[in-house]
Formats: sequence, C-alpha cells, structure tokens
Amino acid sequence: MTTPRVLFWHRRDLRLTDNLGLAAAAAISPAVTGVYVLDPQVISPSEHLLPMAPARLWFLIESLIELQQRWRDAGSRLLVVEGDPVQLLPQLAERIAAEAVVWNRDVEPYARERDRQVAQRLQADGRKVVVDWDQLLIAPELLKTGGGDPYRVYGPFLRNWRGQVQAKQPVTVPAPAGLVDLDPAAVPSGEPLMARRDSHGFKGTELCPCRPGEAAAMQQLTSFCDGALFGYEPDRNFPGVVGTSYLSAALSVGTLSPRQAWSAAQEAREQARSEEQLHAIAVWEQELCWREFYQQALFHFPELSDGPYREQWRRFPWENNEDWFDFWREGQTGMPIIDAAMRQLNQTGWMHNRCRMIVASYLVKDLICDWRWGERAFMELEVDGDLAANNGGWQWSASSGMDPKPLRIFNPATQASKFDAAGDYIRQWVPELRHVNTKDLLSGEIGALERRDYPEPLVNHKTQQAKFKALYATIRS
DNA sequence: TTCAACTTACG
DNA sequence: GTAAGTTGA
Repeated sequence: MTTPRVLFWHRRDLRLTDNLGLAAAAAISPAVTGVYVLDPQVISPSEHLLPMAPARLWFLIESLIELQQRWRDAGSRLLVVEGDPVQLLPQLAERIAAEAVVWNRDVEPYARERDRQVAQRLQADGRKVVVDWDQLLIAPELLKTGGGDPYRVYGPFLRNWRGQVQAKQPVTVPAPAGLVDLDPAAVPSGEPLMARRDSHGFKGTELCPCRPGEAAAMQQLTSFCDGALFGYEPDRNFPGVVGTSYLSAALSVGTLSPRQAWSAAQEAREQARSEEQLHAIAVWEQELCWREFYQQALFHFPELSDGPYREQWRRFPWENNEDWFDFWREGQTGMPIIDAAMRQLNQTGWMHNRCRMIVASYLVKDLICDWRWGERAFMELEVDGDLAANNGGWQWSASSGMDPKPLRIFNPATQASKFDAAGDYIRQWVPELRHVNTKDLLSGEIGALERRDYPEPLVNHKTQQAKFKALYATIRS
C-alpha cells in the first residue's frame, strides 16, 4: 500500500515556516505536493477585480521562485500552473491522485467564491478538503460585540482582539521537512514562472524597500525588531526617517505570518529598556490589529469592496477632473509633499503610510475626486496592494467608511510641516526643488523664479476645502 | 437607555 | 475648543 498523497494549495501564504495549513497537510501524510495557480483574473488587469501592480507581480514571482527551492529542500516540490483554479485544481488533484486538498482561508470576496467552487468540485470527486485560518491571529468569526454582531469600530475591536491574542499567546510552527516527492511520471509539464520573471514590467526592483521571499521577510523582521521597533512611536510618523517595518508586502502575500510578527514583538518586549520602548512596541502591535480589523471588516461586509459603506456617499457629486487626477497620479500637482509621495510610490512601489493618508485626503478633499479612483491607482502601483487594507484606508480617508468620525480634511502644508519639518523627504523625491527654502517647500507657495519648471499648485486648499464642505452638506441626511 | 468614546487635525 | 453622529457596553 502506498502513502496517501496530499495537495497543498498556496495562495497568500508563500512560506513553509509557520504555515498552519501546510502543517495540517503534512500531518495527514508526508507525501505533500505544493501548487500555486497564476490566475489571470488576479495577475492581469480584469474588468471586475482591481488590478495587480507590476511591483506586486514582481514580488509575487520572486517569492514563488524562492518558495520552489524551499520545497525542494524539504524533499518535495511546488508546482506552478497558470489558468483558472476552479478548472485546474480538480484536474491536478486527479492527476496526482490526491486524497486530500488543503489550503488556508482568505477574506476577499473573489477568493471566497472561487474557493467555494473549488471545494465543491473536489468533494464531488470524493476528495477530502481541509481549510482553516492562517493569515489572521484571531479568526474573524471569533470577534463579535456583546450583541453578537461584527465590529464596525476599531476601538472596541482592538480591546477584544488584544484580549484574545494575549489569552492565546500565539506560537509559530516549524517548516515541514522530510517530505515525499511525486513519482516523476506523475509530474505535469510546463513551468510558467521563469517566463514571467522578465515580463512583470516593474522598474524599481532595487529601490523597493520590501524584499520578496520568505528568507528576506524574516531578515527584515529580525532587523526591525532589533532596532527601529523600539522607536516606532514616534518615528513611524516621519516619512524621511527609516522608522517602519516595510513588512506590508510580506504580510500581504504571506512570506511572513502575523504570528511570526507578533512573536518577534513579544521577544522585543523582553529587551525593552523603558516605558517609551514598551509603548512603541504596543503601537506596532496595534498596527497589526488594524490589518486584522480591515480583513474582518471585508469578511463580514463584502459590500465594502463595491463602494462607500455609508449610503449617502454614493450620491456625492464628485468633480472627477481627469487632468487633475493624472497630475496627482504622476506627482505633478504643484504641492511638494503630495508630489514627493506619489513619485516615491511610482518609483519604488511603496509609499510611507503617513503620506498615503496625506495624498488620499488631497485627492478626495482638495481635488474632489472619487476615492475609488485613488483606490484603483494605489492597487496599480503598490507592491503591497491589498484589497482589505487599501479599501479600508481609502474609506477612512474619504470619511465614507465605518468609523464614526468628523469629516477628516488634512491640510497638506500643515502635515508637511509636522512630519517633514526639514523638508528632507520632499527634497529626496522632488529633486528639482532642492534649492528652494524649507518654508516655501512645505507650504508649496514657491515664487515663479524659484519654481522654474515645477508646476504651479493645481488648487488652493482653503477654497477647495470650503467647496468640499458645501458639497458634503448636500448629501448629509 | 444613556453615554462615553472616537488613529485626530485644524484653527 | 470644535467637528459629527454612530457605535458599543
């Protein structure tokens, strides 16, 4: 009698270490084969889904190439195929005679419907399907208010989440080893990965601060928790300072797990030498909670991805000036802090989170442009583009989301003065303004002579803010 | 049912 | 100080 074969389907968990689904698969049998499906719906521009940025495609491909090596080191292999998972997975399971197929759950509406169809077909063929949560510290079903409803507000969610995490004390599981490979005769032909490696179209692979692959993610985590984490608060606020983890892409494609991140933070707590440092660690832990808050929000309210959560925002009379939007996207608005941030994103695939809030507020509240245009633009450019986090962030900026709050209007000049006081960040990304004095650089009020070829400001913040408020008054109930 | 709380940021 | 009204206990 032969060992039963198990198929493990990687999706947003591109690692062997601390992969709960993979550990479950290896517990069934050492004869585990991995598969990743390059789904054209996900990796190519499509009508219904938000696009995947070239930067993210690069990160994905490189992470997969490393993952294949790790599978070989573990004794088995990772197959990479291209096509529709609903067709391909049942075919592959049949071909390798898999008794069980295992994967980790996702929160995105497209993924959930896809997974439902895949599971249905596999089960119809008599195969066992094993799925559970891996990409969240606490499963979304376990986080409910006293009334049994999902949370709509971050604060109460944080209290519940933190309590459950502390009670659970998340631990990581090791990578499987000594796996049993397929019979060579059963290995399907075709390998689309290397062809994709040179065709992702991303030019900023050297500049991007997020590094692909499981090993690089662990290195980044270790060095962050050894240094910048202790000063995370307040350093995280300053885009010109290396004060954040740059782990967003790794957490999004799953080259790093949230348990690994949490555990590293707990080890750092042991090393902390002051209340300030402990507080800084707590603030980073809260950022991990934001990630889970937005994922559980999308899980319980999938309609978030279709547009504004609050009904009245569906009738907001946006200006939607396409020229303004293009200037914003390219970093040519004439407001230096905005242009610096958008150029950082265009060139490196990544933007500092403080700047994401500033440019989002500017697009929505100053240019009076539909936040969904900005949501799509971010997904087209970001190495860490993630539906739940990106949609949550844009709805937050647009004031159309779940949190009860006043109308949030950032003053870009005030933001620049507070968080890039010396103008270092602006000068780095808008080099043609390096000669301009800091005061003018921050305010954006630059004389024609000094400005040279740099554009005049598209709009005046004060008048646009007044205009936005007037338009907002028309949709208030 | 009442009432505190709300990623603050702006002026 | 004020925004702005909804959430959650």
